[in-house]
Amino acid sequence: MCLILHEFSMSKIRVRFAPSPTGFLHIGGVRTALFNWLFARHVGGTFVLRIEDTDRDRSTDEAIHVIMEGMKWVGLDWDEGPIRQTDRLDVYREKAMELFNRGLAYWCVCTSDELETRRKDAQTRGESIKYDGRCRNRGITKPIEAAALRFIAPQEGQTVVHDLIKGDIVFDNNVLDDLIILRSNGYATYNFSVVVDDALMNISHVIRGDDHVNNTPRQVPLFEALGFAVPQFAHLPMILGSDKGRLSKRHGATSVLAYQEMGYLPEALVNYLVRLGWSHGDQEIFSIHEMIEHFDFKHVQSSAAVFNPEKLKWVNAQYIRTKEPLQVGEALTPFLHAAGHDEADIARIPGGVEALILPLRERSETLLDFVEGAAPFLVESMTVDEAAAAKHLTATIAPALKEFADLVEAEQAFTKEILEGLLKGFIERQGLKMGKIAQPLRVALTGRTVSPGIYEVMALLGKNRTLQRIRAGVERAMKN
RNA sequence: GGUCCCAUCGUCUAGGCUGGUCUAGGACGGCACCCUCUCAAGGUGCAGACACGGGUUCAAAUCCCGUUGGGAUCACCA
Repeated sequence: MCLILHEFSMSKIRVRFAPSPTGFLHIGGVRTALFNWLFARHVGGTFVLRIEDTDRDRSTDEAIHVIMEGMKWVGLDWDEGPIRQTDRLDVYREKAMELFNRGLAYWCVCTSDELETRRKDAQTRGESIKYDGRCRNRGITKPIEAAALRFIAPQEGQTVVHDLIKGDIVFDNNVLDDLIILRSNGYATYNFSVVVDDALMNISHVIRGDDHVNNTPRQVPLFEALGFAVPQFAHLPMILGSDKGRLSKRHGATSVLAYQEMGYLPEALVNYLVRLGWSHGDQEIFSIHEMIEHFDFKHVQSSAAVFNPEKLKWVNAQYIRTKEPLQVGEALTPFLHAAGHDEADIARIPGGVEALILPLRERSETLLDFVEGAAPFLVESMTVDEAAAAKHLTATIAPALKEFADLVEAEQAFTKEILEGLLKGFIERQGLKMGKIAQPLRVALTGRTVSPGIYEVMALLGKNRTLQRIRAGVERAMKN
C-alpha cells in the first residue's frame, strides 16, 4: 500500500513557478506562471510556487508579497507553497557535501577577483572564458581559507536536452564549466539549489523561459550525479517589446498590477497572454475552462513573440462587452471611487452603476474609459467644452431646445423608449432633421460632442438634471 | 567571440511532424464603404507574408544543406 502510494506520487505530474523576489511580477513571469498552471490543470497535476530568494542582497519580502498579489489577481492559484529557498539552505549544503564526499565536487580557492581577471585575459586572447580547472586536482580536503565548492562537470560526450517545445537540443560536454555549487560564504548557487529543489519536490516538468536553455545542460549532470531522474523540460519563447528587444518600461507597464490600475480585466490579460505563443486554430477568445481543456505544448510557438498593447486592448474590450454587466459594475466601482466619485454621485444615476454599463461598454476598451465616459452623469454641475458650446449651442437652435424642454417637463414617465418617441415626434412636427437637434442637445446635456445615444444620455441623467441642463443650454445659446 | 535557439502579412498566428486540398486562412492594427443623433460597436470589402540561395521530389511554406538576419547565454545573479 505504502509502495503504491509512493509510486503514485512519483509519477504524478508536478510543475513549479519559481520567481526570484527582486522586483515585481512582470508580464513575462505571468506568462511562464500561466503556462505552468494551465499544464498542471490540464493534466490534473500539482502547481508549486517556489520563491528563489537565495540572493539575499536583492530579495525582499515586499517583492514576495507583490508577486503573490499579482498571481492572485490573474487567478493563478498554487497548490503548494510558497516555498522559500532560504528556508532550505541546510538541504542544499547537505547535498553539496554529499557530492564532495563522493568525489564529485572539489574545493576551489580561486577568489572572484582572480577569476574575473583571468576571464578578461582569456577573452582578450580570444580564448574560452570558462574556468580553467586549476583547483580540480589540488585535492583540498579541508580548506583553511574561504573556498567555493565546484561540481566536476563531465567533459566528454554530449548532453541531450529533450525539450517539449524545441525538440532535442544537443550540447557538447566540453563547453561545460565546473560550476560553483556552494559559494565561499556557504550559500548554494542558483543552478544547484534549483536542481536540488526540482529533484526533491518531484518536479516532473520544468517549464520556464527560453533564457534558461543554456543552463539546462549544466543542470542535467547535476540531477544525474545526485541520483535523481531528470525532469522533462519545456522552454517557453520570450516576450519581446515592439522594438524586438527585451520587454521593458519603454513599452509600457511591465508589472501585472500596473495593468490592473490601467483598467484591464484579469481574464482579458490572461486571454491575451495565452495567445502570445500558443494557439488553438483560429480561436482568439478563450474561457479559462477552454484554455485548460485545449492547452498543449505541441501548439506552443518556438519563436519569440512581440507584445502588442493594441491587441490587448481589443481583447479587454471583448471581455468588457460580453461580461455580465453586474460584474463589470463591480470591477468598475473602485475606479469610480479612485476618480473622486462617491456613492452619492453614483446614486444620482437612475439605476446606479449598472445603468452605466450598457450605454458605455461599447465605447470603452478599459475601465478607465468608463470613468471618462461616465463623468457627465456623476456630477451635479458639469464642465462644458467651450468650443463645442460655441459651435452647437447657437441662437438659431435655442427656440427648438426650449420647446423640447417644455415637452420633457410635461412628460411623466422618463424612459429611453418614451424619450425616443418624444424627440422623434417633436422633430417631425418642427420639420427638423435629427442631426440638427441631436448635437446641440448632446452638448447641452453632457458638455461634450461625444457621448452615448441621446436617449440613453437623458435616461442616465434623470428628468431633473435633463431639464436643468437643457434650460442652461438654452440660456447659453441665446447669448451666442 | 564560443555555445544554443529562432525565422509565414507591421504585429499575434493557422498550415509544417504525416510534401499536393495554400492563386497561404484567421485575428489586431490600417484604409474604404454601409449603418447612423455624435463617438463607438456592428456589417461588407481592400491592401498586406512563406528571409535568401541551393538541393530532394512529378510536386516544397512544408523535408535536407548553406547563407543572411534576429535573439538568448557565457558570474561565488537568478
